[in-house]
Amino acid sequence: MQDGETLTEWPTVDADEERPANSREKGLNRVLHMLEFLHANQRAIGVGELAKGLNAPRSTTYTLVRELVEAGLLEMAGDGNRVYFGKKLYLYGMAYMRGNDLLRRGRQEVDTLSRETGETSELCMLQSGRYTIIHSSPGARPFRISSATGLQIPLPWTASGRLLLAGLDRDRIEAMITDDDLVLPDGRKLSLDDFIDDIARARATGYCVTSGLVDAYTKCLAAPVFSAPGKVEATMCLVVPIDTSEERTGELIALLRERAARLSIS
Amino acid sequence: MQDGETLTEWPTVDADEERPANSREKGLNRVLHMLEFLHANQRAIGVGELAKGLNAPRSTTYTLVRELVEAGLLEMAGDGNRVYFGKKLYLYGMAYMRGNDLLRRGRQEVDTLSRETGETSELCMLQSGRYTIIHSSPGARPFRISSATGLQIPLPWTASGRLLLAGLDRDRIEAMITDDDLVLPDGRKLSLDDFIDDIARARATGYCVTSGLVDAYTKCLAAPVFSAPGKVEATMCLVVPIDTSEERTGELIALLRERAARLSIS
DNA sequence: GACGTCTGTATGGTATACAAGACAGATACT
DNA sequence: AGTATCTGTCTTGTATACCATACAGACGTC
Repeated sequence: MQDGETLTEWPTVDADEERPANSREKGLNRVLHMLEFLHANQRAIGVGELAKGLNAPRSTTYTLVRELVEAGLLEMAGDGNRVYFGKKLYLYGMAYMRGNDLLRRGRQEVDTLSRETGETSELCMLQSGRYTIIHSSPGARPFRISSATGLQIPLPWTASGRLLLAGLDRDRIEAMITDDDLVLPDGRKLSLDDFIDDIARARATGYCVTSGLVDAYTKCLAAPVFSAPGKVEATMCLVVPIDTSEERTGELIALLRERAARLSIS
Repeated sequence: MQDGETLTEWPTVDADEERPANSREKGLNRVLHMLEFLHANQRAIGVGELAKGLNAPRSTTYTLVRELVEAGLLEMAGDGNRVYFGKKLYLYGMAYMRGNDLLRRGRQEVDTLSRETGETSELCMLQSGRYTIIHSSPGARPFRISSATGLQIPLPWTASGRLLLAGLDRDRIEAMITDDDLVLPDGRKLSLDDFIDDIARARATGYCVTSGLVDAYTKCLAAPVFSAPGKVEATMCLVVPIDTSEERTGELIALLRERAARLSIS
């Protein structure tokens, strides 16, 4: 989703997608796109705007929105014309959290870690092939890097991304990375080979540090959380100023690895 | 949902539901039922069992589940055959919370209140015509009343229920209450008139106390949170032992009302 | 007043998503 | 071995969900 997605032409999809012209679309798919759209925009959106944004017929959009509002998955927002996520989704989300040991404990560890260190700490996972911040706890620093939960970032931009792909073979990795993903925010382009080397190294050392990738002022320390031997289920990471001393960085990495290990095994 | 819901016969629906035999059902509706079913059961469920539980065709259920898993709304659970809520729902739920001042601040107030008083505290709202525990923070007592977030209870069983219906006229109230709702867990039956009187009284006094309704050992103190003058958007409540002294009860009510008032206005 | 752009609703035709059923494989019990 | 009950996949017909289109009302702006 991320980008505007015009739909008149399909740019680059998972591969085996077939789109017979702009034929009819299942209601369920429309709904899934609506949810993604709302998530991407992070605000209530009018029905008309929704239809336009998804390139969906207005009439269909109206009926689907009505059904979702009745079901409680969406709610009419303040001014009575826009919609956003509803209470039901909140309840389902809480149910997911309760049923998920790793997430529940991970959130606590992240909160604790950021309180203890004063740095921004995050719990990250792969979510449908993308790097996703599942929970983040801001540090005490004046410049807090605001990173909303659910934010998705190309895997090569992050230390966590390297760890999350450890254990996958080259083909799998290539399938998940597009060329765009390898272009950093400042315009530099990573080579795929370098990235894959990084992954192997991260896998071997059991942690990963990247400096100045997403922005020029921070470095990112990450450690893997295993759900089974060799299988990286999530990462914990710390975002610290790029000029953090070698010594303190080392201490933080040690702490991070210890906490991540605690979460492992499940 | 709540009960098993066999579906072969429709018991009591919103009224104007028309079910032309057991005709085809929209995929979206099937999905909505699936989510409700998972929420009611609070555990991962096999696809076959899901189909049976919803009285849905197996083939349809398989395809819908596959689509939802691909979309990330559901996830395959551990043993690889069962499904439960997925990360996407968690992310959407968090987005809902971020976008909802009342919920965000309400959660904090509830947590604070239960920490300060040692009693179980809850934030409650109407959710598609049902009383719903949106957030709860267990108290320090040995017998903690476990009440999962998302739990739905008939409105007449609770103090919050009386407040949530304040401001609605009699017709509206009657429409929301079924005869079953008036039967308490211990078998006693409330009269609708008494219940409506209670609502009026709660509205007038600005708080509500019920004793021994849901169970014989607790009483429930509730105070309204207003989103606009006269419009009750939510309630905060405390669940305390039924033999709590008059004096302490009074103090708690005062505290509760103060905190609920803080949340109001939005 | 005439025009444009929104909003929300109602309608009918048709592409297709749902349902039924058959299928093969796995597991279990007798 | 045989029977029973799971599982997941595939195919085929048809009821219907989607879509295009039209409509009425509420806003503006010129």
